[in-house]
Amino acid sequence: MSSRLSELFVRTLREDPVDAEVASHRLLVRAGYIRRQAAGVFAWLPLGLKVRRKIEAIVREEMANAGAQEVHFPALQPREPYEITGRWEEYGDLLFRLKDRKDADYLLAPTHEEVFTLLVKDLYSSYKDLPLSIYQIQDKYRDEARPRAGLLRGREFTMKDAYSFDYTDAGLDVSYQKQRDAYERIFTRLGLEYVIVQADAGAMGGSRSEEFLHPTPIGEDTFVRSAGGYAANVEAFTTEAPAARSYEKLTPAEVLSTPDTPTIATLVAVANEKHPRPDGRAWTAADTLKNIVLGLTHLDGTREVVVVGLPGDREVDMKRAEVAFAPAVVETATEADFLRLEADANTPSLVKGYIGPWTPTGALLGEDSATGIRYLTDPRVSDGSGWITGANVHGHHVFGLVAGRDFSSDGTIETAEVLAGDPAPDGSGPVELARGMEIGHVFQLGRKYAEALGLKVLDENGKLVTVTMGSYGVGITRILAVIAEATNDGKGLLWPKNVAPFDIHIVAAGREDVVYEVSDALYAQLTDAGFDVLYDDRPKVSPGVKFGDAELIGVPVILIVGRDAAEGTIELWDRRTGERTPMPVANIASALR
RNA sequence: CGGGGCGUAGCUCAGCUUGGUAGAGCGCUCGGUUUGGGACCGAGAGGUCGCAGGUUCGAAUCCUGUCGCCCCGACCA
Repeated sequence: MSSRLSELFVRTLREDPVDAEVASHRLLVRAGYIRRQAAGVFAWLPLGLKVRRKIEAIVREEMANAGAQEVHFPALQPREPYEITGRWEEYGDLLFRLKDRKDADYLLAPTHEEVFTLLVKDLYSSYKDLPLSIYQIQDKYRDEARPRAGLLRGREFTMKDAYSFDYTDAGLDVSYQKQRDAYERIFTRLGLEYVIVQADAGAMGGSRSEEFLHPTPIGEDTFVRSAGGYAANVEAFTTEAPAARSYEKLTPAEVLSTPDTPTIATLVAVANEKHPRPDGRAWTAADTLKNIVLGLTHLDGTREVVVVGLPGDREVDMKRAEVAFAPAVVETATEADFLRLEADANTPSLVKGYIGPWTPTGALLGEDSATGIRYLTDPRVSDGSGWITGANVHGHHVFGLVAGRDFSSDGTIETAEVLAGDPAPDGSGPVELARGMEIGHVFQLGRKYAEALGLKVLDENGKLVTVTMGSYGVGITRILAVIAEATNDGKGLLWPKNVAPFDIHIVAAGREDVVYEVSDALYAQLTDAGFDVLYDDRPKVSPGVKFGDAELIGVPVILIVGRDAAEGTIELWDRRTGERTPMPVANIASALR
């Protein structure tokens, strides 16, 4: 719908809104696309809505291509379905809960797996009805602890969520692949750079999960990628264990005095000074085995203290630890944990700063050791590897302690941080670390929800089988912000053609009647030709203001009708390149096609 | 949820230290002059100074509480 700027419901701001930090937020507010209602909640003005609709249209087309049918669920949902799957509790403070007049519990849905599953259960009961893929474009509500960056993390956001239903694992693979392909087409059409990373699926009980990340410095996720094509979330990154080595030529372990070395840095310095390596190479942090005490809270509420051993040049990455120990909640051991250990007469107290798995009289860490404390090690602590580690005596470390010979662990675990240069597990070379914003997520849910909610169908043999599901999300409003983030320049927004709020922005620059006569005619002509035109017809606004607004609003094609209008010449202004080309007004419509 | 910062006109901000009739620029309205990079002159409209208590003759200003917002971190799409 072509519009005259003098009538369009919009007001551009000359200055940046003070509460907007990132470019997309700043510019969308300044250019009059959105207005803030509350933290993480936005109203949409005509310009913003038009862009949104265009993104939605592309998503709808590709959903149709993937064979998914559109449905629509209310955002307002009763408690029961979410109670059955445990998410009424699980979601905690993230859930917007409310009560009706009869005091019954409701929520504003943060996601719709439950009700989609129930609807299919309601209608279908035969394998012949499957596979089925259905989706909606609906607002989601999550009471985020910290909404931020405008549309990028709101408490109300619009999401396309699709769900697939199959009765075989192979069928799920096919449905999953169709959605995955659709996502690739969507992001390609939107001109959004993306990488597909393996995501951790374990905690949710699913089997396969990939995230579409748009690389950007303001991204919230850290991911790793190799030149050879490997990409993964840091949580999903796995470390290859070095091959086991023979102990035969290794010297026996030796306890040495290392006064005042409670940290890895001090230890390395003292080791090099007092106990240099016989081969002349200097000790490094990677030669040390750091033992970190963690406190786990298990699902049943019990508290467990565990120790993880990892090379001293790496920190524990708590996100990775969280995944590795899921579903237990992980934190570094608290003062209370240490006090409890000290109070227990059966556990020799651990010497903070000098903790290690070994003592001359036997193992100190491990389920079968004197303490019984579970001891898990990094994959790099492979059989035959030698370490400097705590001797459980203040001011002393043991040198040349060999895994497999002198100590063993209760298993390996991935808690160490991933560093740039680490080898990709698929052998495709060293990885680099990058920041990304999640713009899509495809997920094989498996039978978790179908089981919980009793979605079964009869198979070919007349046997009841539980349906297997996938869920596939794309954040519509987030994508809009990510596009704005990726395409703006210092002067304003700069939309790709297929999502720009208008096809053409006409600027009437000048006060002579002829300027407006030519502009009016052009506006009518282009609209008739099927273009969606924004016409800056404001009579008393100076050209400078109009140019500035045109740049701010970001329609890619701008036509300036000005000083040469009387001669039938206008200018074609390419918003992206800034280039202005004089053109005869007569055949402009065909030139733009 | 931890740390930091901020709430005064539609927007960006000053005033608060040292209590005394609420200000500027932009935007908006009217009149006039301007019109190729955010023009000018004149006249206007617009604010319970986030909210609630308190201190005081008197509070935007001091005190207490509370709500909201932004940023960093933790967490999450």
